[in-house]
Amino acid sequence: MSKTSLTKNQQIVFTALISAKGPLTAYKILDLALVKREGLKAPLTIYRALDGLLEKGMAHRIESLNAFVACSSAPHKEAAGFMICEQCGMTLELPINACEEPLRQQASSTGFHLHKINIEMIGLCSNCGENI
Amino acid sequence: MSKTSLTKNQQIVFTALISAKGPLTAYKILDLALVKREGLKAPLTIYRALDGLLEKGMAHRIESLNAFVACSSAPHKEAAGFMICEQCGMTLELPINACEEPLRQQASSTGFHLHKINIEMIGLCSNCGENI
DNA sequence: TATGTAATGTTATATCATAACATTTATGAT
DNA sequence: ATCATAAATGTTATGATATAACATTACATA
Ligand SMILES: [Zn+2]
Ligand SMILES: [Zn+2]
Ligand SMILES: [Zn+2]
Ligand SMILES: [Zn+2]
Repeated sequence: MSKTSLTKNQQIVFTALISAKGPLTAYKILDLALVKREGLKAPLTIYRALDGLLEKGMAHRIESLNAFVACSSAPHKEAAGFMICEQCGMTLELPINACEEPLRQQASSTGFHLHKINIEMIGLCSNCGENI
Repeated sequence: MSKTSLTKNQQIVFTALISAKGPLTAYKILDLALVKREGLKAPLTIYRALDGLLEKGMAHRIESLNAFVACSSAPHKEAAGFMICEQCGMTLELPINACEEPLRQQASSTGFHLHKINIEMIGLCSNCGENI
């Protein structure tokens, strides 16, 4: 099976993610009518589909929210960063080129063998920030 | 109460953190003899102490591990990054000066009102990396 | 068809975090 | 010292996130 061919459950969960306004937890996904309708009813089913999507680079996990988003430019191998609005949940995936190289430098200079970089920027989006 | 004066429970939990080899979850802290001995026995007690330590800048939460570490240079207001060994748990806090400014730029250029930056680098420390 | 592998289903349980409310302790004004 | 107040802590219950263990089904291919 190719890197971007999704299994049935992966397709269902991926559709849920791209339809969402922001990151979804596994249990939120499980609660969606769209997902229930397809017969998915156990958390593990969702987590397995999510794991597959993460492996294929089709989704990302937002660690600070214990939630998941569809990748906005899948599949990519460069590290991505996320701006997350703590009020409305709006989440934007961004390339972090300017940031990635210094971090890789810091890692390699200490002999650290880097696998993955998580960058999460928490704050208020331009809409929500206007009301403060 | 000054920013760096710790309450009784905060002192106990902070001592646990600085004695640890790597990040500890709240429940790991609760299990430590050092902590049990002091009579702390509910998760909430630990979480409250941790919240106090986070506010005072004496500890950090590692989002990808749901765990906590003592700050290595508290208190500081600049963002910090973490290198986390996925094998032995060794965690190193680093300044991320080279990285912070471009991220702030990206945020402000889109009108995002930035509160907090999480940077976590996952991989193998130099010790663990030798055995691969 | 026979056989092995990947995907999915099912049930139970482990792990992480907070709500609600009671009690105790520290602080500061009188 | 006494009292009023706020901060910290204790206690019990529950909510939210994640995985273990094992059974079954779908699918590829020899
Ligand atoms: Zn992506
Ligand atoms: Zn917003
Ligand atoms: Zn720090
Ligand atoms: Zn290591």
